Amino acid sequence: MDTWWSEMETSSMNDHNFVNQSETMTPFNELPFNSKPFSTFSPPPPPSSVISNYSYSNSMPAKNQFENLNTFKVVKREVPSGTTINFSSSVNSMDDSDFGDIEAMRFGAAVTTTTDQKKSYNRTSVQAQDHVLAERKRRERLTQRFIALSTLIPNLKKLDKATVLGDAIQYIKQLEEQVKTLEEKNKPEIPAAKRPRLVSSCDDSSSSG
Amino acid sequence: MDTWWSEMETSSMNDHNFVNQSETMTPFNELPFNSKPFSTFSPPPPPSSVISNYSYSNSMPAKNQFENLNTFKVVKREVPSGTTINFSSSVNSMDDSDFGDIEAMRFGAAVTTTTDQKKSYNRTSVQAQDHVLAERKRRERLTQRFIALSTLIPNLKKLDKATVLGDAIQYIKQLEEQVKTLEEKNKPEIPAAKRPRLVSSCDDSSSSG
DNA sequence: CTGAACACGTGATTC
DNA sequence: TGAATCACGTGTTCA
Repeated sequence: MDTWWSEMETSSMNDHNFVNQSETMTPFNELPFNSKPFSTFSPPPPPSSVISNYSYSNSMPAKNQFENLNTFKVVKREVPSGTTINFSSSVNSMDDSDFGDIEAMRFGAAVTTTTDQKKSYNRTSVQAQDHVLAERKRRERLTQRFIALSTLIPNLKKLDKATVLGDAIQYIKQLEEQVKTLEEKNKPEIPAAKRPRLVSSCDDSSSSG
Repeated sequence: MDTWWSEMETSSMNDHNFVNQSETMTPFNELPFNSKPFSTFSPPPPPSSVISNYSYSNSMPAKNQFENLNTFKVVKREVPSGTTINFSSSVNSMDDSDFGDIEAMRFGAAVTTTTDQKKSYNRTSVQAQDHVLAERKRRERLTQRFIALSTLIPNLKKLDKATVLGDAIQYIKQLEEQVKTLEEKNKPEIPAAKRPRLVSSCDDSSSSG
């Protein structure tokens, strides 16, 4: 039982089959995720049927608590009814004129933020959408690791990412010290010159009176 | 020597004094951060002297490797020479008309993304800037924790955040197993219910020998 | 209302 | 080249 996410790693971006890999993890019901932030556990977000072809498995049953704290923001404005914009975007940075850009992008046009001379690279529609998708997947993987890490830490108070990280650091240090102490206690026969030296908390001070 | 970031935690958002707290950490020269991503270590970014009053300690000496992989993006377009916009923004979502909004925001006006009916809350300039600042600080704290965590993990190959997280998980599991094995080997007589709990550093176990 | 935290889309960079 | 990663600013929610 090692690297529980290996199956996710091995399966590349074929499908969204990484959704049901949470079975190998500890059930989230026993997670201590109910204190502060990312624990909202709102019902699966109806992704705004206006556009909503998010390429995101439309019936995703809220994989974990992290999933929808701030559910993904789909453009909610009045599209010309049949536009079927295949492109997600944040609510801002979208003007009515931008839709022209996006529609142009869908045909392979390059996007240059409506102007020129400020950027030195272009990106087509498919590339942009793939970029969004890849980034979303990366974000998700990261969040998953955060959850898995938080399950290992005892006495976890807050569920911040920073706290999870910090407590993991402390826990690792504590475990290392514990291992060191136990190993020293386990082998008292080695004459302290072969010892790998590290910390000398309580190993000697009782030799040869 | 515990929780090396405590001094950062205690010092609230008074100043940007959290910059020079990296002394308490292990020197980054010995960090294994030189393989893939966030290790660029580009020279301290000249933040585009056009605007550049980023409220960010203008002479920041590149605190760590994470700091400037993608150095913060300041608006680089031709401002009307004397605008001194006190507001950072991503390169996109900024049109020439948006500058009017920002200038209005500096006087306490509300920003509604140039239009209406799509957002239900407003935000003044100070609030927006404070939001940006707070988020940046949070991001920085998180990155710092990532660095600190990565220093604890042995044989760390990639320096991804996901890899750091995943290897931390594996390492914690390994350490826990190690502790368990050592404890069993050490004292097979105590039925594991008398064990006090976590670390039992070295207080006794040598008396009446 | 304010501060803290999260997810999101996006530009940039690296290999 | 294309895929992966990162930091950034932003919208949003909650205590």
